[in-house]
Amino acid sequence: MGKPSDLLQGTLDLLILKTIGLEPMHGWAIAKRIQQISNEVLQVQQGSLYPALHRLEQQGWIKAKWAESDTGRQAKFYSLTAAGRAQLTKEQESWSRLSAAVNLVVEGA
Amino acid sequence: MGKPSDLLQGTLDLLILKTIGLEPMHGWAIAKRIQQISNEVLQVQQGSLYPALHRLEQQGWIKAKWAESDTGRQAKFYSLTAAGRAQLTKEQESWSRLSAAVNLVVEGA
DNA sequence: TTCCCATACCTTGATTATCTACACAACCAT
DNA sequence: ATGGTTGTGTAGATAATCAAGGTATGGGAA
Repeated sequence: MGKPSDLLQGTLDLLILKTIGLEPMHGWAIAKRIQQISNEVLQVQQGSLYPALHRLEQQGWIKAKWAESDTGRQAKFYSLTAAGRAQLTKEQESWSRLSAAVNLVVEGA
Repeated sequence: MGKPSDLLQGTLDLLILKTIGLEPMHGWAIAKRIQQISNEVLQVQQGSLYPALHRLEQQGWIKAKWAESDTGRQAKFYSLTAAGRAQLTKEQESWSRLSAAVNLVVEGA
C-alpha cells in the first residue's frame, strides 16, 4: 500500500556513488549527507544502506578502509574505485535519461 | 548487474494514471503511448503493465469498460476515477519532490 | 488455404531493492 | 546506571518489475 517511500527505487546506488565521489566517507555519514543535501527529503535506512554498500563493494565500485571518524571512533571509510567512477557516470546518464523521459510523460509536453 | 532498466521503479503507476487521465485508453495503447511520448526511452513490458492495471483498478483509482478499439476489436478501456485523479496529483507531487531531491544530490548543488 | 504478424488480453516464477525491526558495541552526559 | 548518539550489521517480509510463456482474433501475403 502506501509506501511513503523514502527513496526513489533504484537511485540509491547513484546517490552513494555520487556522495563518496566527492570525498571518502563512512556509511553513517553517507546517509546523513544524502539526507542533509536533499533537505531531509531522502531518508536512507540502515537496512538499505549497508546491504547497498556491500553490494557496491562486491561489484568493485567502491572500497573500504577502516579509519578514525571525526568523533574519534573506528569507522569504515568508503571511496570510489576507477570502475566506480565509470559506474557513477553511467548511472548519472541513466538517471538523466529516465527522469527526463518520465517528465515528458508527466508534463504532457 | 546491468539492468538496462526500462523504467524507473515506482513510476509506472504515475505514468499510467497520467496517460489515461488525458483520455481513456486500453492497456496495449497505454504502453504504446508511454513509449512514444518518452521517445522510446520508457518500455512498459506486459508483465508489468497488466498487473499494474489490475492493482490500480483494485485500489479504485481506475475503472475498466469493454469497448471497441480503433482496429475494430474488443479491448478494455481504462479511465480515471475521482479517487484516481486525487491519486495522480499525489503521485505527481511525490515525483517532483523526490526527483528534485535526487537532482540536488547528483548535481551537487 | 495456410501462415505469419500485429493486436490485445493474461499469468507464473524469479529476481531484486528496499523497509521494518532487530542486535551489537563504544562513547558521552546526566 | 541510564539513555542518547554514533556506528556497524543481519533477518524476514514486502512489493515492483522482468522474462517468458500462453490464449485469441483479425488481416495480409503466399
